[in-house]
Formats: sequence, C-alpha cells, structure tokens
Amino acid sequence: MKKRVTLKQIAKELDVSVSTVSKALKNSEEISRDTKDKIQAFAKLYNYRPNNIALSLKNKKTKNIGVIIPDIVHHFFTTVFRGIEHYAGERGYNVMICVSDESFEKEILNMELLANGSIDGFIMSLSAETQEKNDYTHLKEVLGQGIPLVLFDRVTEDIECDKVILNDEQIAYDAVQGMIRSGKRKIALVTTEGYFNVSFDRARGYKRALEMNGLDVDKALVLTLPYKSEDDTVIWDFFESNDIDAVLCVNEIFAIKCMDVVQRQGKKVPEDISFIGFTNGILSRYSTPKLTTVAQHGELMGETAARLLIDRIENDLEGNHKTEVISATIIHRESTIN
Amino acid sequence: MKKRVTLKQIAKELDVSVSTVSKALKNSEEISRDTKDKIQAFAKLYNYRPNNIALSLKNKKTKNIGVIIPDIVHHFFTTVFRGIEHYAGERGYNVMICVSDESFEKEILNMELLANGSIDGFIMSLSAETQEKNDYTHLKEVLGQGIPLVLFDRVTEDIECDKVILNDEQIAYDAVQGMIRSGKRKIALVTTEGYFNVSFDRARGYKRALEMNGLDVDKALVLTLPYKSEDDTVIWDFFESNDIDAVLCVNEIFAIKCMDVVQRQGKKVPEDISFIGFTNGILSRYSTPKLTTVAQHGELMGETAARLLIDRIENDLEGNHKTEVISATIIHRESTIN
DNA sequence: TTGTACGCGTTATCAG
DNA sequence: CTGATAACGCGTACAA
Repeated sequence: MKKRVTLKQIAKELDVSVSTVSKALKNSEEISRDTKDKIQAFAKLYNYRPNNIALSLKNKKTKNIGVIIPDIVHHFFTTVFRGIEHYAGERGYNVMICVSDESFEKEILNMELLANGSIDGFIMSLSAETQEKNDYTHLKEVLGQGIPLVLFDRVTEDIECDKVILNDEQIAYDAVQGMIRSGKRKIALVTTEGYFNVSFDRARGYKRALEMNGLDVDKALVLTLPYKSEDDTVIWDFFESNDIDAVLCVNEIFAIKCMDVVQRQGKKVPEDISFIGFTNGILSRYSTPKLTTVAQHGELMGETAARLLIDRIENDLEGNHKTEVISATIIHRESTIN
Repeated sequence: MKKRVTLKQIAKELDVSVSTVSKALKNSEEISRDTKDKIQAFAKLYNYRPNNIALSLKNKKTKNIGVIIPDIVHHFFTTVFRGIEHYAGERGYNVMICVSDESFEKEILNMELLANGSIDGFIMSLSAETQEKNDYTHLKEVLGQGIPLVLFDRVTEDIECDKVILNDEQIAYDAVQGMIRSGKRKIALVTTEGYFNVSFDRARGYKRALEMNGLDVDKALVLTLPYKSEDDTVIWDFFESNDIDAVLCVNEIFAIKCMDVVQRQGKKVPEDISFIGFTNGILSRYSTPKLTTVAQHGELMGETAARLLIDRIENDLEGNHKTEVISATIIHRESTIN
C-alpha cells in the first residue's frame, strides 16, 4: 500500500527543494541534466502524478464539466451524454453527472452543488417541472456567477446562453407531409403536456403541414398523454372513438404503445394506420412492425454542446451566444407506407 | 456578473480577519453576536458558498465517487447508475462517470485520470476487453494506493475488493427448470464469449439444470454470438438446423433477435419455442410476444455498491471485503408457457 | 543551476 | 472574543 507521493515528499527524499522537483518534472531548461535525471527516475519509480485537486485550486480550472439531465435510463439522453463524454474526453475534460429526475428542486440542488467550484461549466436539459413552472432563476444565478451554460433539447427562450436544439418544427412538418403524400388524411398527434418546448414545436410542425394541405386541424385528433403512465385505456378509447389513418407521436414509447393498441383493435399497420415516432431508439428497431422514427442524432447534439461549452470556457467569448440546430432525419421502416 | 465571493474578500470588506469570518459563518461560540450577525448578513447578501475544491484539498476528501462502466446507452448499466446516484446523493456524494466503451485502454486511462485526487473511491464494471485479457494490474494499482473499489456485475476473482453480483448461476438454473417443468426438453443457450463472468455463470446454471433432469448437454445447442452484431444469418441457421423448443438468452437483445428470427421461420412463441432473456429492459415489455425475463434489480445493485463504497471510504474497514449477492427474479410474460 | 516566497480558499490551532 | 499562522499540493516569479 504505497500511498500517492507528492512533490514535497520527493523533494525531501532527494534533498532538493520542491520547486526544483516541480521544474525537473516539467523538463525545465533551468535544471541540470543530472538532477533532472535523478528526479525523473525517482518520480517514475514512485509513479508520481500531480494532484488534480491542487491543480484545480491553483489554476481555477477544474477541467470538469457538469451535466444535468432529467433522466438517465433514457435512450435519447444517454446518447447525448455519450457524445458529450467522447468530445470532452478528447479535449481533456471529465464529466460529472447529476440527474434531476424531472424535479425542479433536485435540479436546483444539483446545480448549486456543482457550481461551488466543482466544474467549469454546465450542459443541461431542463426538467419537466422546471419547464412547467417556467422558473429559471437558478440558471440566471449560475450565469451571473460567470459559469458558462449550454442548454440542449429542452431549452427556454428566457435564458440567454448557448443552445443546441433539434429542428423539431420542421421535421414534424416533414413527417406529416410524408404521411399525407402516401395518401393519409386523418392524421392524429400523440403528445405530452404543452409546456415542453419540444412537444410544442412538434405540434406546430404538425399543424403547419395539415394547413399547408388544406386539412382541418381537429383538436379531437390530438391526444395528450402523461409523461409516464401504465394505463392504456385512454389510448384505447382515443383510437376507438376516432377515425384515424396516421399518427405522429412525440416519442418512441407513445408510438409503440399506440401501435400495440391499434393492432389489438384489429387494425393493420401501416395499411390502416401508419405511425411515426420521435427518438430512434432500440424499441423502434425491434417492434412489430418496425417503427419509422425521427432520428435526433443525440451523439452529435452531445458533441456540439460540449464543443460550445469548452470553447466558451477556454476563450472569453463575452456574450455572443450561439444556437446550433441539429437536423433530424427520418428513418423509414415498416410502420409507414413507402 | 458578481463572481463568487471568498472568505478573504468578505474579510477585507468587513475589515476583520479571514479566520474570524470562517468561524462566524460556522456559528462558532468564539465570535460575538454582533460580528457574527454582521458577517452572516454580508455572506448571505453576497451568497457566499465555500469552495469545494479548497475543501477537498484541505480535507483530502472530495466527496466524489468515480463510476466506470463499459457502456452508457445500456439499460442495465444506467439502471445501476441510477441506484448509485440516488444513494450517493443522499450521503452527500457526487458522481463522476467515465465510459470505457468496452476498451481496456480507455478503462485504464479513465481510472488514472480519476485516481489523481478527483475521487474518493471507484465503482466499476469491467470492460469486455479487460475480462478477455484477464489483466487487472490497473485495479491492483488503485487498490495499492489505498483507493477503495467496488466491482459490480462484471467482476473477477483475481481482485480482492467489495463486490456486488447477481446470483447468475442460480437464476439461470431456475429459468431452465421452469422451462423443463412446462414440458420443454430441447433447450438451447444463446450466449456471449465465455470470458464474461456473467455468461460463464449463467451457462453453468443452464447445464446444471439440464443434468439435474437427466437431459443431455448438447454443445450444438449452445450458440455463441459476438457482443454486437447486425448479422442475423448465424441465428437463422442455428434455429433452422437444430430442433429446439426453448431458449435461454444471456441478454435481452439476443432474445428479441432470436424470437424475431424463429417467428419469421413460422414457429410459434411460446407454443413451439419459449424464450427467457436476461435484463428486464424496455424491449421485453414491448416486444411481440412480450418477453419473459430475468430482472437483475439494477437499481438495488447500484445502491448496494454505493453503500459498500461509502462505508469503506468513511470507516477504515481494513480488508474484510464483502461480496453482496442480489437475488434476481423472473418476470413471467408471454414468451414462456404458464 | 537551485531555492525562496507566494498564492489558490479553507479550516484548525494557538496566541493575544 | 479576534487574529495570525500553518497546512493541504502545486506552479511560478523572482532571488541567490
């Protein structure tokens, strides 16, 4: 059990000063070949590594970035996280992660914890509760302290900072257009509560596509489901009491659940009803039939967010906030015609 | 943009010494009511928070734990992670996470990075490559430096440390027993390369159940698949050229893929072939038919691992390593009879 | 070529 | 009651 050695210990052992050791280990020209050799050999032997904490304190840079996401057992968020982690790693940054569990309180708690010096900047996606409350004082606080922040996916216009978002409105429009082109006319939308910016934007795209084609926007054809629910009866009733031939779902699970219900009702997918969902996750690839989905390119989102953040940490960008838009693409599978 | 205030700044502003401020903020009895009030009011106004990094340096405790997992877009690992995060949070710890991407090199890199003072202990699950190489010097290194380590799920007997594992052998045995009880006799195993301790243990349970019932262990009925592969032809051939009426799969994806193949071959699940998979993930709940699975209780594993680690960090346990076994349970769905 | 002194932010100890 | 000092581990400007 040889504990980690410090500069001081090496210095003492070799009977030189701490600064000599420090310089020698950085191969400084100031130090003679002889002492450098001696010190470097010793350091290697005892496997010296500078202490990150001490460096952080000295440099006022932790080389850590804090990520706060609403959920971790979640395909999209983990995909984004993977992108963040990869990119950050390449630029020498580590990642601390906190999960808000969709809770306003936990989001604040986590932010305050990390903001006390542990990280150089934040990447986050807002919790459901935060978007519902529409209260962003904790974000303003952090920004006010000069800590950079990048929001992704679940963002808000109330905060001025770098953002990475999907072209939600456009891709929803495209998706619906595609269904119309394949002959569908009675198109439903299955969505979450409207306070999610993403759901809101997707709904806008859905409506625009209908209007563009002279189709009515029928409120009865919009089903709003709670974020997490095991109860399928609402879905059952919705599809039983409405005449629907195509559905756009704002996430994968909703789509899978709805497909399951309509198939149990004896309808054929995609002939009778076609489906498109958001999030190109694992479910889509293995469902029956395989689900056509909107790929959000989470990994790219993550990389982009990390790039924006680290650029801001390392260069003094002074305002001048960017919003990068990731272009979604539609992955055609078996739940749509053609 | 009011930057974070330090003790020193408060001291200067109020014309007292740094130590007085420090004490006043901790409500020390040594300080007079008056000065305490004054200092506390000022601190509150400027929203003073002690700097984590400085505290870490002083206390030689970071209150961070490092988690290294092979993959993040992965139901089981994220579930475990959720358990870790929740439990750690309750005990005042933050989590730094690194992904090894199943790579030996990256695992070592990540460990070295975090071991340089950033964390008080590790929780990890070994990468595929590490298990294949069977080289654990980096783990020994870290343990040698006095940094506590808890392994979960993918563990090794070569390292002495706290561990959290599943009763893999037993639950595989139970699963196969159940299929035999329901009348199945020609039972296949679909597994990964044998260097995974979990696959190895599950195979042992599978064999024990067969032997216990006087059934032959037929090597032809064991299919070994690469960890990640898009090619289904091996699976197709396997089920075409063998007479099989039940299958135990060591993970969820394998099970879903195999079910898909045999159904395309015109067989009925579970009447002709029944399936049980490991990992009670999202796929199992939405597949057709819904998959009977072994629930690994990842969240509990995570909590347990975090508890073991933090206990070891905070108390000097001096060897005396525990291995906690989590009891898996079988979730019966539609892919098995009864 | 080497060493001294200082500062990063905090707390504990001891002196006043 | 309050303040000065040392220490955690490191790097660097400056002095010798």
